Amino acid sequence: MPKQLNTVKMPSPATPARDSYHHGDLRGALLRVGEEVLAERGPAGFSLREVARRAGVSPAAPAHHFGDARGLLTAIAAGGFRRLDQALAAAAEGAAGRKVEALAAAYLGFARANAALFSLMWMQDLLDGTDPGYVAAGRSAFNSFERAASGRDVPVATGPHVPDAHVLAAWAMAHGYARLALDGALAPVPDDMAAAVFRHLPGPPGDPSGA
Amino acid sequence: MPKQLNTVKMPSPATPARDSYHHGDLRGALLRVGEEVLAERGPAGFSLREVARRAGVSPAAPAHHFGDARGLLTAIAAGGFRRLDQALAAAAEGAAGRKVEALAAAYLGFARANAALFSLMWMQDLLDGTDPGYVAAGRSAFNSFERAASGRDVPVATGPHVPDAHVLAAWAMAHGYARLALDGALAPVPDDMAAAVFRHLPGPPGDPSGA
DNA sequence: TGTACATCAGTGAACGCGCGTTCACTGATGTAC
DNA sequence: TGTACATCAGTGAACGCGCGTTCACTGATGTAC
Repeated sequence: MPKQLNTVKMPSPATPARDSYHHGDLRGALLRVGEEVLAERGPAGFSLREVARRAGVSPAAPAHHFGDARGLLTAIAAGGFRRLDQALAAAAEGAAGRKVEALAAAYLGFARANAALFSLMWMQDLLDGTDPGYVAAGRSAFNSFERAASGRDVPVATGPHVPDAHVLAAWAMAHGYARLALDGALAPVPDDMAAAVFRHLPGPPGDPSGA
Repeated sequence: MPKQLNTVKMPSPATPARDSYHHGDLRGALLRVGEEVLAERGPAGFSLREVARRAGVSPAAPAHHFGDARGLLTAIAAGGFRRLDQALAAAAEGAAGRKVEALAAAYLGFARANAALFSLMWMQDLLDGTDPGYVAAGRSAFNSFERAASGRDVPVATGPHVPDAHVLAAWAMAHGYARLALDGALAPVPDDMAAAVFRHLPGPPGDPSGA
């Protein structure tokens, strides 16, 4: 059998056309597309090949920017912490009542709006937990929480730092409620119950708390 | 080249010798070994083939008992909830001070002692979340928590059931603290800090709580 | 202003991997008569 | 008590899959002179 005539090799339709050999902003594109893949497939279904595919690039290309899959995931997770940080800071600033309640609500809101990303942020086995950007972003987010929850001006920790028990208690409650909600364990609970639950958040010692 | 003489086919050394063609208690063995693999590799690294290998059985054997990987994981997760249930009930019974604090400590203790299992229990994407055994075990565990935390005799829910806000708040705090601890987010926090944090757990309305 | 060349950012084919599941099969068990 | 036979619990080879990563390579860029 003679070889078939070469069929024209069409770029996959999902592949965005590119005018030049170089991408231009592959790094940014990988972060964006990566988060998209993450949202669709979850941390477990995440695949570097799929990200490359959607970015219209060969499977080996991402290595130039992030080393390996872990590197990309770490960068995405760090971005998640930065956005959580912003959300917390904004909530604290705009809070009408008790700050800690506004904070928890914002925490839950972020988790709900970015479910897969929020999960990823805590999966240190998929990430490089020692990456400076990741570590700094996490510290900064917690610092925003701590400042607002304690009503004190706490410096961002650069080393080991043990927060007050009531701050940790508040963070734990917000975190736990968010995780239970994302994991579907709160199915029969109406959405607006969160506010009633968060009224039980502890305040600083001596502060009159709800409930 | 002539065929090599048959080399004697040794059973893999890890394969436990078996006297009969039938295993005897493969179902039980798969549950036990499955939990072992889970503990070593985590939910993401879990593999049915590895479980079969360690049980000394062909890769197709587990299907007779659990259908597929999801089936086995669901059964393991249900077992986890049953043990959590017992731990909570025991803690509530033996509690010296506030029951809710003992409950949270037991919750954290269970999570720490069974880290991978505890994670799996909430990963509904890996499980059959509608499996009756799984659902019942989860309900029962929550019921133990609710009874002790509320001080009331709550019937086990058979349908949708909305618990009191303070019970949900307590559960969320215990759950959140446990997850943060397992995820390594509480690295600089000493182990005995949990007790101080749990003093901020809410009690039933009107109840004098700590802090 | 022009040119040589180092460096960077991509390609695309290939690798080996372990996985879940399917398949036709066979050995063991236990039940009906 | 013996025997035929249905059912159950295993085997082990094979399948196809998508993955991460490696490799030698090439096109484009930008800098030194």
